[in-house]
Amino acid sequence: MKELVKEKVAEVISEVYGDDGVEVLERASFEKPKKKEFGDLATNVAFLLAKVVRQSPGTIAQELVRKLSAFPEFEKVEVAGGGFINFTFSQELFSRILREVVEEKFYICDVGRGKRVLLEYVSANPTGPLHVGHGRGAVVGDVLSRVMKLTGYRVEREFYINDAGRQIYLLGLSIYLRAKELAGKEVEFPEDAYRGDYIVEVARELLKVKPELPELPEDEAVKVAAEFGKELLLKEIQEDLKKLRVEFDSWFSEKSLYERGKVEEVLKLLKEKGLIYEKEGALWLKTTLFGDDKDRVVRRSNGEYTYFASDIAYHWDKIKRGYDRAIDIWGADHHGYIPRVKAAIEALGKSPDWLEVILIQLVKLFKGGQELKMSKRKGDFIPLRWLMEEVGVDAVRFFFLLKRHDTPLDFDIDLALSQKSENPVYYVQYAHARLCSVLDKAREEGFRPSPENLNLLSSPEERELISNCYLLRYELQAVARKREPHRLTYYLIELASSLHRFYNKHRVVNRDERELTEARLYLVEGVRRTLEVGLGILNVSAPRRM
RNA sequence: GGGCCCGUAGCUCAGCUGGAUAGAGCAACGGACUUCUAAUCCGUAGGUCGGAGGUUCGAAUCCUCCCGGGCCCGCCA
Repeated sequence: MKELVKEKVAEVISEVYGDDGVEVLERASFEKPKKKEFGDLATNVAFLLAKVVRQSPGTIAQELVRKLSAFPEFEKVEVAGGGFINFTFSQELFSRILREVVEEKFYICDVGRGKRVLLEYVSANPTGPLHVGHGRGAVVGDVLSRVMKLTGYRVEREFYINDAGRQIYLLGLSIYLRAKELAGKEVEFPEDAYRGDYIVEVARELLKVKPELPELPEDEAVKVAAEFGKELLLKEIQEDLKKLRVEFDSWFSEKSLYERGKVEEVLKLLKEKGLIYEKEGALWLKTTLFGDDKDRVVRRSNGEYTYFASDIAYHWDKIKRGYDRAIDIWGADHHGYIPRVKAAIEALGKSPDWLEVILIQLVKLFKGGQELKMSKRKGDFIPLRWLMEEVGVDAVRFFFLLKRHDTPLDFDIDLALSQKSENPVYYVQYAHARLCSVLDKAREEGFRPSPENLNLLSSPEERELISNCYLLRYELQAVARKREPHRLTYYLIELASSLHRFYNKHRVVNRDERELTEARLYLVEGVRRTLEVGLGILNVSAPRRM
C-alpha cells in the first residue's frame, strides 16, 4: 500500500511541481501514523518539498490534498500538524489488501536487487561446546539470512572454523593430559589449558579408540588428541546448531588457508604493495595507514602466523569470491578487532564499508531472580544445549530476538517457561492456535472463508488487523535494511495483540449473519497466514492447538 | 589515558537515515467469562527521553561538551 500511495503522490507532484518535486519522494517517509485518528498512512513529503519549491509546507500539503482526494482508493485525505498528509483508505482498498494477504506472497520483495551477500556467523572455535552467547549470534544470523533472502538478496551463510593455531594445540594438550590422568598418572595442568568437564569426556572417548595414547611421546599424542577433539567437538557444535534450527551453506576451514598457501599468498601481495615491514623479527602490516591505532603483527618472531594473518587471508578469499557485501557477526568483545580487519580490507583494495560487522552483546541467564554465571576459562559456562533442553527451542529462538543485538540480554528462564501472556512466545503462538480453532469450529458449522463481502469488515479493529498483516512486508524490509531481526518479534507481538483485541470485541462465527461470518473468516485466515509466515521466518512453531 | 556501545515509566526494553500529544510488556490498582481457546481483553496510574549547549519550521533521534554504566586496548584467539 505504501507503493500505491507513493505512486499516486508522485503522479500529483509531477503534475503540480514537475520532476524536481518527484525526486524528494525518495527521501520522504510513508508510515503508519502513531495515532489512528491520523488515518491509515501518513507522509511528510510536503515538509521536504517546502525546501525545494520555497513555499510553506501547509500550502503545499493543501494543494496536494486537493488533487489526491480525487482518487477512489482514498476515503479521506487531509492536512494535519502543519503539513503532514494523512490518508484514510477506502473500504475497497482494504478489501484489495486483504485479498493480497490471503492469496499472494505479499511479504516478499526485491529491495535487495539480487545483491550477493556473504553472511558469516557463529564461527565458534571447535574447542568446546557452544554456549548461550553463540546461540544468540546464531539466531540473529539465521533469521537475518532468511529475511534478506525474502527481500531479494542472494545470501550465503558461512561458518568459519578456527581449526588451526594455538587454541587447537591447547585443546590437544588438555585432552592428552586428561587422558593421562584417566590412565592413573599424575599430571600438572597448565594455567591456559581448557578445564571444562567435556574435555574429560573427549579424553575418555579417545582412549576407547586409542588406548595407547598416554604412552606416546607428548608431541605426537597432543597432535592426535587435537585432531580427534577438534572433529568431535565440531560435530557437537553442528548437532547443537541443527537442534537450534540454524543452518549454513558452507563451513570454511582456517586450516585449509594454510594448507593451500593462502596466508603466504596474501601476505606476499601486501608486501608487494609495500604495506608490510619487519621489526624485531616479526612481520607487521601497516594498518595505521587505514585508520587503525597501531600497526599489527601478522607473523610473530617465532615464525608463527597470528590469527589476524589467517583472517586477512580469509577475507581476501571472500573478496575474490565476488560478493557485493560481507557481513560478519561477532561477539561484542571483539569490537576492538574491527578497525584492523577493515584496514586489511582497504589494504587489499576494497572499500572498508564492504565489510559490515554486527556485534552481539552478552547473554545473562536468570532463574528465580538469580543470575547463572558463566566463565569459559574455568569451564563452567552455560552450554546452549542445556538452555534448549530447559526451555525449548521455540523459546530460545524467540527470546534471543527480544532485544536489539547490540544491547545485553537478560534471559529469564522462568518467564520462558511460563504459560501465560507474560511470555511473549505463548502470546503469539496462542493467537495462531486460537484462529485455527475458530476456523475449525466454523467449518463444523458449515461456514467457509470467502472474499465475497470484504467491505463488511469496516470496524476499526478489522481495518487495523488488515493493515497490520500487510505491514509484514515493510517490517521485513526494515529488518533487512537495518540488519535488525529483533523487529520481527516485536511486529508479531503487535499483530497478535491486534488480533486478540479484535477477537474480544467481535464474534466471528454467527449463524444469523452468514455474509459477515464468511468475510470475517477470510480475515481470520489472512491473520493466521501472516502469523504462520512470521513465525516461520523466525523458525518458531505455529501450533494449531495449545 | 585512547576507542566502541549504552543511559527512555518502579523493572525489562521498543522507538533513533529529525516529524504530530514519547510507546509496549511486566509489576500496581479497577473491571469483563451461560457465547468461536480468559494462555485473552478493557480501563486507571506511572516520564525533566542522564545533564547542558548547538543545528532548524520541528530533536528521544543529528553535532559538541559533561556525568554515569559496560566492554576492548597482546608478537592471544
